[in-house]
Amino acid sequence: MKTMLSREEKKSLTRQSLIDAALNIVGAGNNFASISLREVAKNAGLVPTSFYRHFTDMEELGLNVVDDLGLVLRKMMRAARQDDGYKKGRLHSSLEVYVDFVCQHKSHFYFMSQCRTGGTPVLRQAIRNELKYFDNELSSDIRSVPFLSEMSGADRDMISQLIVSTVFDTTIDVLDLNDSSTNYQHEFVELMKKKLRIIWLGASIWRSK
Amino acid sequence: MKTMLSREEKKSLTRQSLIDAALNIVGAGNNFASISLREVAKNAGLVPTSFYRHFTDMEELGLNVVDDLGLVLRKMMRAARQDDGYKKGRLHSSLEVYVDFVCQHKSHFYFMSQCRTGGTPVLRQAIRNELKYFDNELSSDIRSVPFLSEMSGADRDMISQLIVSTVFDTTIDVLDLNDSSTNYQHEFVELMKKKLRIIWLGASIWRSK
DNA sequence: ATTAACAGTGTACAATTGAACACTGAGTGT
DNA sequence: ACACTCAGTGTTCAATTGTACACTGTTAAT
Repeated sequence: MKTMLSREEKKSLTRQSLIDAALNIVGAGNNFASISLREVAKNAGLVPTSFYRHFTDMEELGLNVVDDLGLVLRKMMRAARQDDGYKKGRLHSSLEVYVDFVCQHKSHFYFMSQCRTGGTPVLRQAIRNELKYFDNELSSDIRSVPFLSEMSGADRDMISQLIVSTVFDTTIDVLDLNDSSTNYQHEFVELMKKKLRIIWLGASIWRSK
Repeated sequence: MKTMLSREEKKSLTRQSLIDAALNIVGAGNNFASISLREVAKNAGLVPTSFYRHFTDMEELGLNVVDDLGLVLRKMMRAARQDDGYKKGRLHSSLEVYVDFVCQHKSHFYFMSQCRTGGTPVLRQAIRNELKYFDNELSSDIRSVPFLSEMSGADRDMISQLIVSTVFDTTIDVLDLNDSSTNYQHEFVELMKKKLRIIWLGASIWRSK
């Protein structure tokens, strides 16, 4: 029996296969800026010219990869919020969720790390927006923290930005750590926890002086 | 009169012109990973095959660009140390030195931002080492700070890493800020100062609890 | 049932890429 | 004065690139 698929369904299927192909190539250690339209098409089992049926150029495909990445990040956020089972501090358990996600979605995080600083301006901005989403979510999360209650919204945003950028800045290190010999990973997480604790301590006495 | 140059001098002159060419191309908005050997050679006023007299491939040139970058960074470090004229805190005046340097050496900092996350593994490691130098310098600088005196060396290193990575992480934002409409720059610096103050506050009560 | 839309194919082409090769001529050591 | 070294040239080649064009066959609308 043949699976009946509407034309649109089939199209968005190959569309996704192009996105996946690009991610695979990035995950294999290539820089998104240097991979070619043809390479992506070939990897997706398509003839080069078919690429244009879905994207005008690699940048447009890149923007769609960012959307794909967005889904992963939101899933991560949900996992982090759920994982407050043990009370060693939400920030710290979130850090472990983050490391897990990086390892399980290497291609996506390679892409994010690369494009945040090496993509075209449009692509950079798209990644920035994706991270801004995190800033905002965290900022609203920590509103309920007792000793931050009397803090201004701007200051809460500032602290959220600091935490988010501190964590995401280490993405490439986590990836490199995981690619080579493994067992430094625990040390790395412990070091990172200390850094977050520093920030948290600083936040707790901010302007209370 | 003709300037007499030894053969070696001339060679290292064109060698530098290749490095400069690469930096110019990066500074013009291209990704280092996607620029070609030929492009660099042409931009340096050389025939493609001459490239090989100086570097085996683009990665090796990249490593030499890192060395070039190292000089800029060390110059910056010196400027930051000297610029403690006004006593609003060394960290904060250093931040202004940093922003100035980024703006005055755009190509170098574009290169650094790109390659730290998007270069080949070897190149990434080279950049990491360059930043590690900063970690160590800062770590030894803050040893003399009164309220950090009884802190362990490992903890001082940790705090230095946190400060350095926090500052350098914003490089691409400083560049983008400066390329587009300008006058947000001051706000940016002020926001950044607050973040550093948070870290500094956290460090000051670290383990003193 | 006829027709139009359109995802994917195949061919083609000019431009660009990295690299091999033999060369030239000015600087260097003897 | 001599031969040698070697930075830079010129030519060449196969591979890869983006993109244009005409096509085919299946799906969807009429």
